[in-house]
Amino acid sequence: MYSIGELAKQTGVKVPTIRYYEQMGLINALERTEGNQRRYSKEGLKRLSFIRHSRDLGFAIEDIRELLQLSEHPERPCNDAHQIAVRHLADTTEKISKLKNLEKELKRISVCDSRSIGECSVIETLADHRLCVTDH
Amino acid sequence: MYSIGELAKQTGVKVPTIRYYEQMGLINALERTEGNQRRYSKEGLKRLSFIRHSRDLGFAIEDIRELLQLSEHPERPCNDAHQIAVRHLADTTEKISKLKNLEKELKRISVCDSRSIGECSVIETLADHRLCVTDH
DNA sequence: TATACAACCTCTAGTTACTAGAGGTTCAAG
DNA sequence: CTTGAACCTCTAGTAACTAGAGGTTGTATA
Repeated sequence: MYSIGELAKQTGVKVPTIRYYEQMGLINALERTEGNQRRYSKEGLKRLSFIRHSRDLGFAIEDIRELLQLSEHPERPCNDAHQIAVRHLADTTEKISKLKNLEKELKRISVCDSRSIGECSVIETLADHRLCVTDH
Repeated sequence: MYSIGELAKQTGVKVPTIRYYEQMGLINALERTEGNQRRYSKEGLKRLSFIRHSRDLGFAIEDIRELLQLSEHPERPCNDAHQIAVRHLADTTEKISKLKNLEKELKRISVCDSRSIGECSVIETLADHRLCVTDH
């Protein structure tokens, strides 16, 4: 049996975050002590690790809820799990491409050798979209 | 004089968002009609374009607030503006690098030729961090 | 066994940048 | 003068937590 603090230490998930996950219906303590404190089993630890890892990979809570459900049915086809992962991958790839556009533009305007705001390329560019190279 | 709707059309910023920017102290209508509707000058249009463009480039509202203030003092040194841009560029670059790590891992686990959850690489990897190649 | 105190509990509110909706008013064209 | 699109304010919801208040419990040590 683990207290919430031990679970936190083992997984790297902060205590209030574990409580938050409970509120979101991702995890539940196996039982409570007489004094109402949460006690988790090894299963709980595994489940929280799963959640942690999924969050680290950027999956949304809603996705994780589904993935957890799926993981409880090893015999079912894995199309759904697969689909969630592929969709998330696509989102990630798109985010990267957008950020790269931004980065390019920011690099360009950040090189400013002027001394005053009046001729600063940062301010000038922000004031006039036509000075941009990429679209965003 | 422009109504809030015209401003929205010209800049591509939605009407409720303009009101939100006003609440955040980024922009103010030049005046109100007798019936309390906002009326903007050409200056207001320019200011909103500046805001829009800054947001498109991913600057935070707080940054934009500062940049707007700076842009009102053309004679001052542009160190501050420059610094804001460089910091944002660094943030963006870091975000990209993190997302690329995720992307790599997601690509790897998304290739799953299994038929059941029990041996699905997506679920397996999420359950066990040791199966990961990159750290995240 | 008494006590101290770290760890636990619940609940509310704040973060970011909007968006949605309710319920009501004004502007301008016909 | 009527009608309806556009406007107004205010509240609440979004995602995934984090912070803090105010109070209780578990456990190591004296």
